[in-house]
Amino acid sequence: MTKMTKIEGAPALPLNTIMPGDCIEMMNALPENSVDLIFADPPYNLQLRGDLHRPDNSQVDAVDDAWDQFDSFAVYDKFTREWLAAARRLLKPNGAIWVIGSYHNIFRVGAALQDAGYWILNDVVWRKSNPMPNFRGKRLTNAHETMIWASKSEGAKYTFNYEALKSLNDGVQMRSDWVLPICTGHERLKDEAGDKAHPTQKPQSLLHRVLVGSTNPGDVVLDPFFGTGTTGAVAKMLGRDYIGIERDEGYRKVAEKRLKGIRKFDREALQVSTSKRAEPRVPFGQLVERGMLRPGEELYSLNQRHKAKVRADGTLIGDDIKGSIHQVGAHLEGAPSCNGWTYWHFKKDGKRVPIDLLRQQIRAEMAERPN
Amino acid sequence: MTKMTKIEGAPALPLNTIMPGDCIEMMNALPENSVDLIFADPPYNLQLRGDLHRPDNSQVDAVDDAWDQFDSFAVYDKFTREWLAAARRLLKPNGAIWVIGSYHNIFRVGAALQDAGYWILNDVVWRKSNPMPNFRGKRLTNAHETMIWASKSEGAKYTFNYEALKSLNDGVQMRSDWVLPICTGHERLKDEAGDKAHPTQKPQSLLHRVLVGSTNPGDVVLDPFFGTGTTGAVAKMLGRDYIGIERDEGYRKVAEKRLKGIRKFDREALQVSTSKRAEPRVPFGQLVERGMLRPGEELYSLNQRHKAKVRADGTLIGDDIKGSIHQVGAHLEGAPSCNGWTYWHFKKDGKRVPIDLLRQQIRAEMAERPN
DNA sequence: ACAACTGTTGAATCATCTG
DNA sequence: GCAGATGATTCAACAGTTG
Repeated sequence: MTKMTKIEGAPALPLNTIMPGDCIEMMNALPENSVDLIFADPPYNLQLRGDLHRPDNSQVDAVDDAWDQFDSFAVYDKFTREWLAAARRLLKPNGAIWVIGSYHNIFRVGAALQDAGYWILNDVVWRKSNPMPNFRGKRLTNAHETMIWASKSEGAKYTFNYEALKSLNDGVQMRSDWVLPICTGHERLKDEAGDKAHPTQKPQSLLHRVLVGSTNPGDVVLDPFFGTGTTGAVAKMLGRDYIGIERDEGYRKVAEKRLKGIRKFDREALQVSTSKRAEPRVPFGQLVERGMLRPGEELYSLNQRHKAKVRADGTLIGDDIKGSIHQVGAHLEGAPSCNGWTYWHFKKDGKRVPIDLLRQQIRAEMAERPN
Repeated sequence: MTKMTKIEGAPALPLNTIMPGDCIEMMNALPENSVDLIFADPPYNLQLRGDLHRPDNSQVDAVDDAWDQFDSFAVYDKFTREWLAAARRLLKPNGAIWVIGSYHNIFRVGAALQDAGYWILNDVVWRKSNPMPNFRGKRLTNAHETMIWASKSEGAKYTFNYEALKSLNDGVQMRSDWVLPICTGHERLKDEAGDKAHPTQKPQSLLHRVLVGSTNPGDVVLDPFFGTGTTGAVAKMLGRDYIGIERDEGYRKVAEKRLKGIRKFDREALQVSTSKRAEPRVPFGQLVERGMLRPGEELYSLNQRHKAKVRADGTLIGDDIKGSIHQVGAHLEGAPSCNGWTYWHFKKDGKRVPIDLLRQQIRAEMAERPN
């Protein structure tokens, strides 16, 4: 599978191999204007402080590897600007780059991209269907990561397979937010001890969408932070050539073994997780946020024996009880449970109408403009 | 509704008004450490040179595109750093800021926030349920905007109403991606000609979630790019005080008219679910003093594997350990910590009941007869 | 075979009060 | 300011076992 391409007077490109070593040095050793796409998953510079425990007292396995440690923003910025410059030199004039990150680093990466002359095409949000919760209740669940897609320069003719992505998305235009699960289960590579081989392995579904959307078969895809080789694996499946750069020998070994087992157009492997569309859940709070019900407005029970007031956070308050629409309904009826959506009614033009009508309105809107 | 608060020796705060003029000058005229929350929707695009202060840069005569672009980023960065510095000066030590933007500006804003000493708490994706499609099929549908939520500095005790947001989301903790429709229909303000009064009016639902989640009633909320006043409108409804700054007279007029028509929700509706952390502390010893538990009585662990005896001083004694309910629980489980209130159970009518029930009884009494 | 249940885990900047 | 004590807090997916 390894092959070399010859560009006039330039050193050859080590296709479908993993280069050992520092990504900046390695990139600078490759010929300029030779790569179609770069996918980069650089260190996030997480800056974690102490240990974190789940409510059941188990400890969260932190990303505390040495490769993610930087002394300051200035050091991180310098590193970022250097690898981005080396990457840009490598790109063909119509080439493009994807970089993934979190709020810890993505703003610095994005600004550095712009400063380096890249032209941002989209930022894409990977919305994780199964993120790790916020165990201490101190912030919002960090449920997404951000990818930046940029061409080498303004006005470049980048590759964009509009129809292919539209097909992947059930016939409607692909949006800038992608809902995909994190990498778990059998896809997650393990070491000999049975522990995860890499702390931040990305799901193949993510790379599948990136490569289908922004490369063509035969294109050269480079990943300067190759890790355990998800980019290479998906590139190989899709009939693209890859070049990996990875300085950690352990990761390289896992990746090499993985890539040997990958076959082009393996139909089973190409199955991307398409989430089945269940009836979307609509939190009651959304009716309040959207102004369909006002805080302070009164709701009436099905049997008209009880009433309760809506609060700003989407809970109800009755005579001696406060809680969700379901909890308050159940309490007032002395029942073990209650479907608040059909139990509670609001006044509309003098008539009592179940609040479920409002939920149906929201769902109808969602169905009109799916995704 | 307009009121002024007096802070010792400092100029007063013009609450619930819209200040005309440049936001940096106006912010610098207000007293430092006086504002609880800032919500900012700064100009997104970089073609605002007329509006922005050009830096004194003599060498920038070249009509080179890359240079020109860099110059334009530099101008935007300078503007960003200036207003962020003015905003940070205004914030109380435990205050926080929200900034919204798109890929055109948000990376520069985010990096500037970090450089200025703000501490990012979350980036939040506003996922638009009804975005404008990409008509030319050249990129992904730009279907989201990004908000950054940051405290004034690392370690600050920012406001976060975890339980209220959880309620808004039907009892599941709120994530960093919010699905909300864009501002259309009756909510969208029109001018005399019937055209939209402001090009980027934000939906009230977005501000509702921001303000419920990160402010308390009576807090001061400042919006330095007030526009047609969505921040003020939602703040007023929710019983928060607002200060708007807007340089455009047309927008100010629309906002002033809008704000007159807004009414505050009643007090009951404004109460939101609170966490246990907000409840008064009850020492375990009080249960013994009050006779709810007798010295010598046996308590049983959650998993029924352990038991311990209550002592007269409100400590427990187990087989080989004595100490507080938490210490003994943690020791017996080999855990780093333990919440004794939910861990330990006592026998009541033959059933095992958590001792937290007794604490709840005491708290209920305290709420009835507060002193 | 299948349902029910248990246990584990994931790029995380995850306390606060008292003495 | 610091040390020590108190005590608040989780969602979805998957694997493996039990019934």
